[in-house]
Amino acid sequence: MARRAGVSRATVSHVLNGQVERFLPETVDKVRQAALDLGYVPSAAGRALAMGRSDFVILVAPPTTLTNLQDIVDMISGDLEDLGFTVVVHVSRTEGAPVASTRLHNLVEALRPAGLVDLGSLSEKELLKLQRSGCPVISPTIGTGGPRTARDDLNVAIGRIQARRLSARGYREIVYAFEAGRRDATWGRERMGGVTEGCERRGLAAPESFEVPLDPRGARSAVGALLDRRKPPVGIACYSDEVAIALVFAAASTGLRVSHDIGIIGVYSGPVGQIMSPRLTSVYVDLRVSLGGIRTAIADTFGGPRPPELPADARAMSVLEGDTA
Amino acid sequence: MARRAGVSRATVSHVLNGQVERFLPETVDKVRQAALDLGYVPSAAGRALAMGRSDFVILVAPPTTLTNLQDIVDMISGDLEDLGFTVVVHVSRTEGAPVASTRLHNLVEALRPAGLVDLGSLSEKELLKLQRSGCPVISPTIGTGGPRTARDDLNVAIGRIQARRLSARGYREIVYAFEAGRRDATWGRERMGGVTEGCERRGLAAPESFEVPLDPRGARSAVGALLDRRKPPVGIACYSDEVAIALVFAAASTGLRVSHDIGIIGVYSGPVGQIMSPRLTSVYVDLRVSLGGIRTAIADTFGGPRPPELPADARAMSVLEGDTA
DNA sequence: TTGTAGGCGTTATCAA
DNA sequence: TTGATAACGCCTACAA
Repeated sequence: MARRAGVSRATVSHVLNGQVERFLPETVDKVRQAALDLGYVPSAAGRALAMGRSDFVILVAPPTTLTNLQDIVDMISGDLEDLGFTVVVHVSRTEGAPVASTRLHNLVEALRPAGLVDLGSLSEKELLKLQRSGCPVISPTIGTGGPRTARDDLNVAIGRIQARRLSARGYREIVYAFEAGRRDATWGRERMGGVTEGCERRGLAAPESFEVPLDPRGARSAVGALLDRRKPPVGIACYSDEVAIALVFAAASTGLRVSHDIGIIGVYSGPVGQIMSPRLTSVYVDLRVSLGGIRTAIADTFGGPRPPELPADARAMSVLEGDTA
Repeated sequence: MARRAGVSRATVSHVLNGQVERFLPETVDKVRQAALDLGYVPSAAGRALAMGRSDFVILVAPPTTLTNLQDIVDMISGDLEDLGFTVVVHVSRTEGAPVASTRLHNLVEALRPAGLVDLGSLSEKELLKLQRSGCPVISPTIGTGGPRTARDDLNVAIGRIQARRLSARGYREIVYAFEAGRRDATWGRERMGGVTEGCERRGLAAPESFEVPLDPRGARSAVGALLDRRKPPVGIACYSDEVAIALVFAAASTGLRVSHDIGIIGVYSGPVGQIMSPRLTSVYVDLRVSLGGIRTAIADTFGGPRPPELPADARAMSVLEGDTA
């Protein structure tokens, strides 16, 4: 485009960027008309090149099954798009590997994004490295101003709540259940760490951990093996609702009385645990609240309006009181 | 970067773009080493500007709960990255809205991607519009060469299989269950269409449809309402495993004998249906097979190696034989 | 086998 | 109030 309007390229640039006041209305019209005629869309590439930075924001999705990735993306890209950014999602390939994801680094180098939003799956080291590439990084870790501590880590808190619930329901022996073969699953360590912390605080032994295959037979033998070493009642904090559900039915089919002999608590990951019978006891994480920090950080970083205040009593997470613990 | 290797920028460009043969191995090494040292990644902006097209490929994720989005992205971006492309994911915001997503169009305009891979959530009209933006579009619809027909639509096939199974198990009355409030959920119409087709083929009445809330009370009253109009046995094809599970427990708690009075079949969306008791009957979709078409299309479009041949007997989908239908 | 030069669309700077 | 002009980083003829 450009000289089609009979003006210089610079003028076009100015007009299209809202510097409308400083020009003759006539000129402005000419430019706008020409742009319309030509179906002209400013090139992101050109802009990025000139500015050294693009209008893209990378949203890094954790390599774990996030049933509500949709909602998360919606919420965040809503905020960001209002500010004129375009959100692209990067889903990490490697799970649990502490090693840096080359893919992500390439993406950052290539795209020179205006920013990067991490949902919590990146290590501090990674984040720093990314930051050194020159793009603002927003993450639960950094958003709170300091290094991640047990206090503000959502996943540690999940574990703590599990421990608290189990203990409150009278289980003195607490163990932790991973999904089979995925001890290194995203946030697994943190969650179990939270359980350990919760146990210590109450003078209980640190939880032993074991693995639960997501099939009936495997789950049954996991339960069997567990009860060879422990005797009921025992409380099980689970990595996920899936693991918890596997245990519930495995225990029942073994003749154990769920909630009496064995207490089971999951981490909410969809409605299934709440519609089955027995209803699963689980930890529910409220998206709006738990994403609040990130949204605020976005506002702080990019200068948009702050997200709506949450009611003071809004808790990031709560226990869904079911029949299993 | 550039002269760090003691060569000119052009040389760098050439080497990094694979024009390896024309240079001294020594030079090539020098360049590569320097690139590695510097952690140099060519700027997408510069490249896009010069070429008029970037190296990004947009993967459009459907606005539906895809538990295995990870795996899908892995598989596809694996193919694509081997060819030197970078995959970014776009998750659609609007569900069921036939209206074009302006977000996606912006993204395409801004990124000028090398291509766009649709997983099946875009309408033909959309796809054409996108194509007109000048970027190759790969989608189940287009990949097969023609407009989408009942024959090759995965979701219609899912419905057909549900109908077949229910009919084979002796249910003469078949109904379709949507998730409450989400009749327009992605692929809902197609799946129910498949059921309808399957019914017609067998001389059964077209399925009535109803909605099932994903909570125990709501599901119970949905079942109640259904049985006010129909009398057992009735077979229910469900939009998802979640819906199916809600129905299973609702029916059981109403005193109905699942599989005897009421047959229920879902669509696999995670292991939960298979670890609970009763084990859910469901339609399993094999990622490798069902993504085969797209991967082949990718190879055709971008010239990479074709994906590994699948065993001849590989079926895109199969019935997981559970206890509920 | 290598380097030079021009251009891609935008923005910033500075001159008219 | 406007309009040249020079980057930005990369690619591709073409020249050396």
